[in-house]
Amino acid sequence: MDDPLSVLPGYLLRRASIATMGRLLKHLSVHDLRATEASLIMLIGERAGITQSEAGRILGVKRANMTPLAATLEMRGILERHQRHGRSQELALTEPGKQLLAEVRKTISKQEEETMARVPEALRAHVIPILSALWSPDGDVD
Amino acid sequence: MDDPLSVLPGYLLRRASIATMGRLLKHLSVHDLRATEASLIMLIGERAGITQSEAGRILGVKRANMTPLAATLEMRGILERHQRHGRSQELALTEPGKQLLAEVRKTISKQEEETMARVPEALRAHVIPILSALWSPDGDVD
DNA sequence: TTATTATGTTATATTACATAGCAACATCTA
DNA sequence: TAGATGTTGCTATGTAATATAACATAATAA
Repeated sequence: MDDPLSVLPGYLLRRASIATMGRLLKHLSVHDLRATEASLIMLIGERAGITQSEAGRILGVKRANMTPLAATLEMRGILERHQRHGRSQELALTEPGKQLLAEVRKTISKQEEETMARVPEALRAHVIPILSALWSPDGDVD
Repeated sequence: MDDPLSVLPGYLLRRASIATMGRLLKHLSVHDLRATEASLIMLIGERAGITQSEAGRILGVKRANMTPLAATLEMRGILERHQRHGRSQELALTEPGKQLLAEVRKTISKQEEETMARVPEALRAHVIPILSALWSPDGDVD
């Protein structure tokens, strides 16, 4: 059917992202996680004790949307919230949460491999630099 | 704040796409268009007389969602729908629609330039090939 | 003719994301 | 000490893109 718009980098970027996300979601559904949830779990795994709003700032999720996101994962016993400073909620993975993280990490790396495998070998080294360049945040998140 | 997930191509791809789309939407808002609407207008511009569902197939928009999309643009006097075969709706731009398309094309190419400008010159030639490779549709749209 | 297929439509649900307003708490400053 | 200011978290609500299901209509194949 050959898409006449597929010479436009912005259009291609969107289609590539949608396609890749779709594949990722299929993999994550095994753990009953959505992309945002998985990214939060991964982030806490690297930054135990991070604040809820700080996590939102890094992941590009608004404060208002962090509340139900964290609440769901807490209710599922994946993470715990502890008061820290003022109203700040310190986030940490529970033991089951840590086990889940290990599984999620496996799933993600499998997915990342599949993603990179689509790119001709000669171009693979440029994927990260190009995508990083395209994502240069220019506005505030909140 | 330095994001520990930004070594993952899938994650980067998503963030890059969101950032780029955000910039695009700001540009398109001048024409009071959303991304999907702009892409449909561009597509019809290249393929006058294309069928509604065929357009949906190319753009990755489901039949059910093409209906309100095309209806809105028709109501705004941008496109016309004519019966063709069975229930097939042939899509074509009206005169004002064609004028709008010319404006949209300008906006889009300005946007594409800005997007490419973010990428170091040495890597620019690889943008399209990499994004095309990452977007290899593997499932049906409808 | 009957069965199948393609198209368009409606209604409805889900997901991600956004805004606005409020409450709680810390800190700064007069 | 008291008030102003800023940050954080929560609730309610709105919007946009996407998804499914069910149906009507028309063409085509068996």
